[in-house]
Order: sequence, then C-alpha cells, then structure tokens
Amino acid sequence: MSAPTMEEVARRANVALSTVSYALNGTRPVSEETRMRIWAAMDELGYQPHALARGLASKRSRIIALLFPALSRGFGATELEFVTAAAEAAQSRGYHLVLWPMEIHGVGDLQQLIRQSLVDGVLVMEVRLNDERIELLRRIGVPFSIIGRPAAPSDIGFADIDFEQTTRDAVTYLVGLGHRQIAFLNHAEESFNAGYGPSVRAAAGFEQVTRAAGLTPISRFCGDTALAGREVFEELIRAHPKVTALATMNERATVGVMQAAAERGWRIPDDLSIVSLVSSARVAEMTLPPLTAMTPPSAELGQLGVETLIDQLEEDNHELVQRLLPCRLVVRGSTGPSPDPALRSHPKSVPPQGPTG
Amino acid sequence: MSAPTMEEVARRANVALSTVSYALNGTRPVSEETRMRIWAAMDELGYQPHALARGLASKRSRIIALLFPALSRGFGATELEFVTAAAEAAQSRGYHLVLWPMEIHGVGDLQQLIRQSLVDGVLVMEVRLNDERIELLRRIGVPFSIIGRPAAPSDIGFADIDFEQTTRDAVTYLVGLGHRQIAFLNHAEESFNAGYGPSVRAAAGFEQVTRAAGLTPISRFCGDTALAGREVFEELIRAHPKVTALATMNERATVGVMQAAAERGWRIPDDLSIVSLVSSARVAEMTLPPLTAMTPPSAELGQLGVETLIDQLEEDNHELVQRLLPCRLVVRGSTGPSPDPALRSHPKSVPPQGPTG
DNA sequence: AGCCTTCGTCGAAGCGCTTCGACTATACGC
DNA sequence: GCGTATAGTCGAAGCGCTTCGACGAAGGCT
Repeated sequence: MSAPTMEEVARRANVALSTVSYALNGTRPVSEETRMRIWAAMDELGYQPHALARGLASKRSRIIALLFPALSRGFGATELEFVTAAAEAAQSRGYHLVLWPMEIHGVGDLQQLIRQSLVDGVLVMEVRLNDERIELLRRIGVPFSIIGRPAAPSDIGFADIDFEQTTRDAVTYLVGLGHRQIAFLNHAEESFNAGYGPSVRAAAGFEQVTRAAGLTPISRFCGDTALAGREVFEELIRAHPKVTALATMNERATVGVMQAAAERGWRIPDDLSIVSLVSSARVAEMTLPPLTAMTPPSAELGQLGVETLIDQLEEDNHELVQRLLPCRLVVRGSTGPSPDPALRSHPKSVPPQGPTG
Repeated sequence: MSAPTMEEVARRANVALSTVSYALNGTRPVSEETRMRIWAAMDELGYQPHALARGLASKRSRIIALLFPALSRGFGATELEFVTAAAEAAQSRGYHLVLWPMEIHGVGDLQQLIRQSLVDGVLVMEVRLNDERIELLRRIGVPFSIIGRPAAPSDIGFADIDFEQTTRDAVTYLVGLGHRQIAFLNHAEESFNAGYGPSVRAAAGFEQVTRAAGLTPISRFCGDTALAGREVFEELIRAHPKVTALATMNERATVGVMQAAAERGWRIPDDLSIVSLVSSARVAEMTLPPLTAMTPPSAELGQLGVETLIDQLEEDNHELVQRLLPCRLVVRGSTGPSPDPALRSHPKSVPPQGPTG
C-alpha cells in the first residue's frame, strides 16, 4: 500500500542500499549489469525516491520558490502564462515550484520562510531598478535570480523583457506607416521615479528611436486607469494636435484613450494609430478594434528565469545567465497609415457612440 | 552561518531535544516555565523548524499541490487571482503550495509525482462534470479537493461558482430592465456535451429563470473566438430579431458580438444589452463600453479550496466542506433599459466603424 | 614483480525532526 | 495508606535517503 523505499529496491536487486543510491544519482560508478538489475527492481516496484528524505539527506530540496507581489497592479493573463511556464520548466528539470505571494518590506517574512530550508533558491518577479529586495536576498544569502533587472545587474542572473528594443521596434513600425508625430504614453510618474524598470527603459528607448529618426519625442506619464488615459490623451492632443500615433505602456489607460478618441469622433486606426507596448493576445483582442501590440515572451521568460536559477544551483562555476528578450509585434486592428492630421479634427463620419460607463 | 537546529535550541534552554519538539507542536504538555525558556531560546537563535526534516519524521509535509491544466482555454486574470488566493490561504495555514501544471490523461504522471511523497494533498482546478481525474485521484488514494464539481459530488470536498444562481441573477437583472427577449450565449457545444460544468449549469439556470419569468428561453452554443461570436450573433438576430439582451458565457465571443452589433449599427446598451456571466473586472473594463458582468469570487474560491483540503488533512472526522458561491453583479456600461426592438433595425445614428482586424 | 589508481560495492553514520516508551514527582480516589 | 492517574521530562529509535570511508579486484606503470 505505502510507497516502496530504497531498501526494498536494494533487497529485490540484491545490492546494498547505497548502491541503489549511486545507480539512481550517478554519484559513483555502477556496473552495467547491476544498474540493470536495480532499474528493473525499481520499476517493478514503481519506486519513486522520497522527495523529503532525499532533500534532508542531500541538503538540496529541489524546490524553488517563486516570489511574486500579491495582488499587485497590472497582474493578469501575461503573468499567469509566466507562472505556468516557470512551473513547467521547473518540473522538466526535476524541480518543484512553490508560490510565495508576498510583498517584502523587511527581511522578516522572507527570512523566516528561507530558514525553513524548504527551498534551494528563489525566483523574483517584478523587479524595480533599485529594488530593496535584491539587497535583502543577498544579505539572507539565498541563491536567486530575477525577472526584470536592477539598475546595475552586475553579478546576478536575470531574464527580462528588452523594453528599449521593444519600444524601438514599435516606434519603427509606426514610422514605417508614415507617422511623424508619435507620442509615448508611459506608466504613472511615480512608477518612473520609483525606478520601475519597464517605465524607465521604455522611455529611454522611445527617446532614442525618435531622435534617431529625426522626430521630436513627445511623451506623457499616465496612471493605470481608463480615466487617466482619457484625461492625458485630451491634454496631449491639445498640446500636440498633429500627433497621429501612440505607443502605450499600459492597457487600462489605452482603453481610456480609445474612449476619448471615439468621443472626439476619431476612428482607430484611420485617424489615430495605437500600438500597445506590452500586451498579451488575450487582452489585446478584447478591445474594438483589437490592439496592435508588442506581445511579451512570457513563457520564455518564465522558463528562462527558472533555468537561470537552476543552473546557478547545480553548476559550481555557474556562468551568470543574463538575457533580454524583446516583445514580438503582432499587428491587429489599431494601426494603419498616418492620416493627414489637418483633415482629422472634423472627422468624415459622425459623432460616435458616447461614453456609457 | 547555517540555520540553527532544534538541538541547539534544546541546549540553550537546558532541556531535551524532544521537549523542544513538544513545546513547538503542543504534542505533549510542557510546563509554562519550560516553554518560556524554550521560546526565548528559539527567538534568540532565530530558529525555524526545518521543513523537510519535520516532514520526513512526521510523514506530513505540509505541502499541497495545485493541479491545473497547462495552457488551457480561457486562462486569464481570473485564474491568476485564484492561484494567488490559494497560495495565500495555504501560507496562512502554515502550508506551502506547489504548482503542478499538467493535463492528466492517465494515472502515470500524477502517480509519479504523488509517490514522491512531497505533498499531503492535491487541489484540482477546472473540473468537468464527469471528470476522469476524480476517479484517478481516488484510485491513487491521495487526499484531494476540487474547484468545480462533478455531476455527483457525493463524498468529496469542493468549492465552486454557483453558475445556476449566477445566471439566474443576471437574467433577473435584465428582466428588471424591461428585457423580454433574452438570449443565452453558451460555450461551444463540445464543451457542453463533454459535461463542462459551467456550461451545463449555466444553461440549466437560464432555462429555469426564463421559464419562471414566463419568457421563452433562447440559447446558442458558441466557440470561444470573436469570429464565432459574430457568426452566432448574426444567426441569432436573424432567427430572433426581437432579442434585446444577451447573457454571455465567454469573453472572446462577447467581443465578437459587440463587433457584429456595431457593424449593424446597433449601439450598446441603447439597442442591445449584454451581461457577461463570468468576467473579472480587468477584462470587463477592456471593452467599449465596459461590460456589465457577473464577477467571479476567485479569491474566495481559491481560499475555500485550500481550506477545504487542509481541513480534510488535519481533522480526523473531517466534515465534508462543499460550497457554492455566486458571482457578483457589477453594472458597467453594457446594459440598459430594453429598447423597442422594432425601432432598432435602422439605428438613429450612422454606420459604425467597420471591422479592422 | 611491486605499487598506485580506478572501478564497483558495502556498511555505517548522519540529515533534523517526531514519536514512543519509560521514568519521576505530584495529585487523586476511597 | 496504597494503588492509579496525570503532568512533565528524557533518551532513543526511527523517517528514507546521501555520502564517507573502506575494501577487494582489476588494470596501468615502471
């Protein structure tokens, strides 16, 4: 009834307990013949090594923790995909992934968990440029790798979206459509100032690519709500009436922009093009028209994050893995050739559907 | 440097190792005074019990697994919220939650994981009415509880959305707005036939509430894509031109419906009301207008699922917990008073923005 | 031939905890 | 008063595994 132990395997294969262990882990050489006998015994018994016992004896639990901010802003389908991919990657390397949803504010909570010696390492999501958590983790002395990267990611493994490249790609695409006045809708100013990586890096990328294209960078901070999106958009259009395209960092605000555009009679993409800088397909397809968007490689990031960590745990001279992945452009219905902005203020058609919410 | 052990605590408190254990777990009486000394020693050392050792010795790992279908249909923000809540609930009861993303097709994979004795129990998401997984789990002999419920949930703990009630509530709300021809947009027929719980139960609820209100139930199956939504909507309106309100089961199709409605010049909610039967706020706010929706109690479900399982693990005479939670109606912009359908076919305003995708 | 490695195996000592049986001292019943 | 619980503590035996040291046999070197 209860699970077979290594001892039973050993008896059945007529070898010592330790030999079974060596055969299982390849820790010491075992003759071809013996190994065969042991394997046979194992699967006749349906043997699976006892994870806790193995962990206790070897001081390596083969469990890693995924640290993610509970109930955080902007958590959605993308993150789920990420988490799933991480769990799968862990599983395929023989590890387990535990979820530790928490905000870390002091060394306390986390240290308490770490001290339980349940996990070999920690994977951290959503890292800011100067994230205190990194210092904390280092002080605690637990192996970790991160998704996102701090300002100076000198000696830690990470995997992150290449926001600069993503923004450049998006803007380049808009320029290719003939747009010349392109605005960038960032996250809230507080995020930017707090060093939130996506915000800071995308801004840098935008600045860079517009300058390189000989254009004037126009950008705005904007809270992550539809209302903020509307307000900022209105102000933006008043200040820069010739803007024909928008690259946006946050989806809720984007919806607000679309509302506001509709209210002033602008059609998307005829009168205004919008490209969302980081949107999963699921979300991008919810709007009308569906959003042309840069889609984050969530699954790859999750996988990469886990592998970076595990490599670090297993190899002694772990070469640091640090990887940047750009988002992939998926053209949907929200982008088109640049209109002549002058012909736009009084749209060819009619007043659109008013706000209803 | 390395974590303190129970032995060090014992030495420091001048008691036997076992006494520390008793003090920690309350397994046997320990005098007030001794207990104080032990506590003091513990937090001077920053002691945390070693999870693996504890698990090995007690045969209870205090780890539970969340089994969820990898890369499944319809996975999004709602599910993430659910997972987060589950992890938090586990944590607050002193448990850890590991993620096991997998499709179970045979007893094989799962049994292999179970045999590692890593987890005390399993929480299963997304259960169909006649889910083979339940039989499997029972055969494997691992404690489990489920989110969703099978056709005859006689003796297993579960937590589920009350789809019947939710649908009734939604339709009642529409009826209250004056709608008399209300259609129900279900998931795909295959899901229904496969016994997918939400699909089957919502259908039952719809049938019931419409009949009770003296209305004729109109319903359609519909694939989970915008295209399917458009097609089914067109067919529906041709067959039942007087339909003024829709209760929809799936978000992608809903977007298709909104497109199709816009194409024929219908405004939402002036010409057509839509209530989404299971939508998280995040998604419902992405559309234009934002969707009035029944919002699932994801967090509560996650928490309830975990607690059901843990109760079952800890109490000997575990009274079976079986709970149904209805979704909460959140009115947004997609519902309004019933129009006179006769006045609708040639809408007051203009041809809307065409399809762009 | 003699010596040193390497291969293949065994037995035993833990890893850090829980739990069982045993023991002492005190309280209780009648 | 004596048997009998009960509170409070201890020591030791595991839980199922990894890993260390040891040892014989086989092979390579000079």
